[in-house]
Amino acid sequence: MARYRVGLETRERILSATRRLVSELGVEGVTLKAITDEAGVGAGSFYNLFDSKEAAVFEIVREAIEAVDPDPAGEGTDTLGDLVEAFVAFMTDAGPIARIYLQLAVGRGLVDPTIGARTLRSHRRRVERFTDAARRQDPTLDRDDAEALAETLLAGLTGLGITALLDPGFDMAAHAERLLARTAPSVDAARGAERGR
Amino acid sequence: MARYRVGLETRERILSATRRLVSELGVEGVTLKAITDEAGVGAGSFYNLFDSKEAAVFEIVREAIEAVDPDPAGEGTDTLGDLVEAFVAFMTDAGPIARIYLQLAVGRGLVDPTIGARTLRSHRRRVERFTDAARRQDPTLDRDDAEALAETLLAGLTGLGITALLDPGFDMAAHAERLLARTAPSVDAARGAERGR
DNA sequence: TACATATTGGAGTGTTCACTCCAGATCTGC
DNA sequence: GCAGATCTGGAGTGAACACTCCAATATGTA
Repeated sequence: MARYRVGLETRERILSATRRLVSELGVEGVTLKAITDEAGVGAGSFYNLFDSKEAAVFEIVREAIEAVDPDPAGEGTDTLGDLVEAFVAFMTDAGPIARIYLQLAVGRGLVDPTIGARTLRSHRRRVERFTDAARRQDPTLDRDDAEALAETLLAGLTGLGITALLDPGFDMAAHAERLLARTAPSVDAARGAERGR
Repeated sequence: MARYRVGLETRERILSATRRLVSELGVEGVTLKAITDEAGVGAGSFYNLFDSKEAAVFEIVREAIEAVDPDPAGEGTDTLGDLVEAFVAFMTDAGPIARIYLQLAVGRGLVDPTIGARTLRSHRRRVERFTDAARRQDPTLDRDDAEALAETLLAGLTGLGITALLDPGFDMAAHAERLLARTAPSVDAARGAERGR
C-alpha cells in the first residue's frame, strides 16, 4: 500500500503514535483523531496507509503478543532462570508493550473469544517452554510434575507482572527470584550449585 | 430515587441485565440500548432510576471488587488454606463477577489511574490478610518473609484465576493446592500435621 | 374513589465516532 | 524535467451513542 519513502515513514509515525496511545488509553480508548493528531497526519493520509483503525491497532497488538515469546528460534538452551529473567525484563523494561499485552490478554481476552483463544495458545506455548527447561535441568522430574511446576510458576509471574505495572515501586525481580526458588526447588538447587562452583 | 415497589423491581431488573452484559461484553462494550433491551425497559425508565449509564455500571463494578474480599468482619480465624480456597471458589464459582473483577482490575486498572489505585489498595489489603494468616500458623515466620510469601502466593492465584477464566477445562483447585504447598511449605506442613491428627 | 406522585416507552437531540472523497502537493523512474 | 503514480489535509457523511423530554399510565394514600 505504501510505495514511496515518505509513505513508509508516515506509516511508522502512525504506528508509533498508536503504540503510545494504546498503552496509555487502552485498546478501546484510542480514537482515530487521537492517532492522527499524535502522528501529525490527516485522516486521508491514515486511510491511504491502513484499511481501518482496527488494522493499525491490530498491528500493535500482534507485536505485543509476540514480544512475550523472546527468541523463539534458540530452542533448548535457556534455563528456567533465563526464562524467568526474560519474563521479568519484559514486564519491567518493555515499556508500553507489556502494558498492552496484559490489557489485551486479560482485559480483552475475557471478553473477545478470538483474543482469548490467541492468548491461551500463546500461554500454552510458554508453559511448554518452561516445562522443557525444568526437565532439562532436573531430568528426574516427572513430565506432569514439570508441567504443573511451569503452570504455577508462570501464573505467579503473570500476577507479579500485573502488580509491577500497577505499582511502580514494586520489586518484581526479587519476588520472581523467590517464586522460582519455591516453585522449582530441585531446579533451583541445581542452579545454586552451579553458581557456587 | 425509586419510591414505589415497581420502581425498585425495575431497578433490580436493570442491574441484573447490566451484570450479565458487563461480564459478556466488558465494561466498555456495554451500551445503554443493550441494557434497556435486555431488561425490557425504555430509556426513560432507566434514567428515572439511574443518573447515567456509568452509575449502573459502577454499581456492578463495586459489587465485583467487594466480592473478592469475603467475610471482612470475621478477622483472625481463617487459615491460609481457607483463604486460598475462598479465592479459588470466587474465581471458579462466582460466575460473571470474577470475570468482571479481572477485566476491571487488569484491563481498566492499567489504563485508568483511579481504578488502578483502587485495585492496588484492595490487593494490599488481601496481601495483609494472607500475611496475618501465615504468621498465625507459623509464628516463627519473619514478618517480611510472611509478606513476601503472601505476595507470591496471591500473584500465583491471580495468574491461575486468569487461566481458569480463559480455559474452562483448567483445574484451578489442584494447581492452587500445589502452589500453596510450594510457596508456604512451613505453613502447609503444619496444616498437614493438623490433618493427620 | 380521588388525588398526588412515581413510572413508563420511545421519539427526538446533540455529540462523537470511523470513514470517504478529492483537489492539490509531492515523489520517483526515466 | 516530465509524466504518472503516490501522498496529503481536512471538509463532509452517516451511523451509533448517551441522554432528554413528555404525554400517558400505574401506584400508593387517605
